[in-house]
Amino acid sequence: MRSAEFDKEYVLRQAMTTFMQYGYNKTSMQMLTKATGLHPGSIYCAFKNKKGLLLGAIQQYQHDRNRQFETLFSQHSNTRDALHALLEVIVEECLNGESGQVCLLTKTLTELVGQDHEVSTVLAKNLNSFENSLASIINTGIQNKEVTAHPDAQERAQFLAMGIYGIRTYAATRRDKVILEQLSEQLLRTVLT
Amino acid sequence: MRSAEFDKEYVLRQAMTTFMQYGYNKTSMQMLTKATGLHPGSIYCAFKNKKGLLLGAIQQYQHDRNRQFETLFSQHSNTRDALHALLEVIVEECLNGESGQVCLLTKTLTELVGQDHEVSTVLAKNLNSFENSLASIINTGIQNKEVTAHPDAQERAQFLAMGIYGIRTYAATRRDKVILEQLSEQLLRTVLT
DNA sequence: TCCCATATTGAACAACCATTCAAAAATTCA
DNA sequence: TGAATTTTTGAATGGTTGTTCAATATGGGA
Repeated sequence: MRSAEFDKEYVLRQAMTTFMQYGYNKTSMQMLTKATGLHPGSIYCAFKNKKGLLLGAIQQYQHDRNRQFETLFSQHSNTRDALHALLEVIVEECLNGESGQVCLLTKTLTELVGQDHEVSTVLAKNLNSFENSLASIINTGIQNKEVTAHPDAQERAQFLAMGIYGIRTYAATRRDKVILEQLSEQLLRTVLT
Repeated sequence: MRSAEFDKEYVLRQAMTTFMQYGYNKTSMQMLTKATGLHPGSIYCAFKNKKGLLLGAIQQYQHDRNRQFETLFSQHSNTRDALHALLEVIVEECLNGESGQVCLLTKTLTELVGQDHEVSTVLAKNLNSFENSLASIINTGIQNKEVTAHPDAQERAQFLAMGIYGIRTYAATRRDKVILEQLSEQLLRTVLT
């Protein structure tokens, strides 16, 4: 036997940012070999094909996101502060992230929905799981009497998720700090009312 | 001299739906010749290149949209009903439109932002003009005392635009009539409060 | 009616695409 | 140490890409 030499997390994160910047279809294998440092054969050996590498990158992205949220939420006791911090991070990403280099999930879903059913399904699942995380945070807020139980946590989480997707697209039309912060504050107000 | 034989609006609308369904990068010139019925040379003669055809399709899309909004708003006297009708159309599109065949502007912007500056700028301008139309409708609502003047029409329009972008992305993750209608109703409530 | 300018045609182009493959290198276990 | 197994290497593959071009057709102005 022989195990792979390369650092899988590094490779996936490099592929991740490349896919985010150029989108799936415009990212060529040549670009991926350059970004990852792997030769074509190695990529095909480890991930089967380009789509397999994308699926790996999505998994890594979700993993990194989950860890980010965990640490972020553990730093705030009440729901409002936690969600405020989350939105701050997202707005910050939209403002300072490389142009076009936003959320891999929403970007790739928008590109591939109705074109690749397998990838679309995976992305939808990941985004639903993100929404469930939001619902869980909101639910603790309900239990702590921070928020009323109607509308319930799930419904509030759906609106919050929608708002986050909207902020990302809005940022693509106008990279304006004042507006994005205004939007995120109004969104938070709506979700917690 | 000699004028073009083909129906320009027909050609642009055919290109439009093809770009919407497959995205810019995955739409090949071969697909475009098939969809429009034009030969490669004719396309390059009339639109310069693939990107020129996209720009033409975007212009046509915006034109069609504007007409749709005009007729839609002329049918409703108060702002609430007009915006409700608009959101109904959008949700309907998300539910019954061909998979992935959503708004050409947001879809193409998400794909090309940070990849093609010219196209991105055109798309951002068109979406800002859409937002201004929303602000104009809301402003008549303010003048009719339907809505308060604070927050102002522009700010409300920004939130509404963000919400519409968000609904479209959300629909890509879950095509659920009940949820989408719930989201759009809550969005409208927030914008008009 | 003739001529000029432009549109149409469709084959041909080089460049690039994702993928394959056989040879060489490296690791593990006996 | 040696054999078995897997990864790495990087050139080569066939197919597709956006675009060009010379030949042909067509319409408007004189």
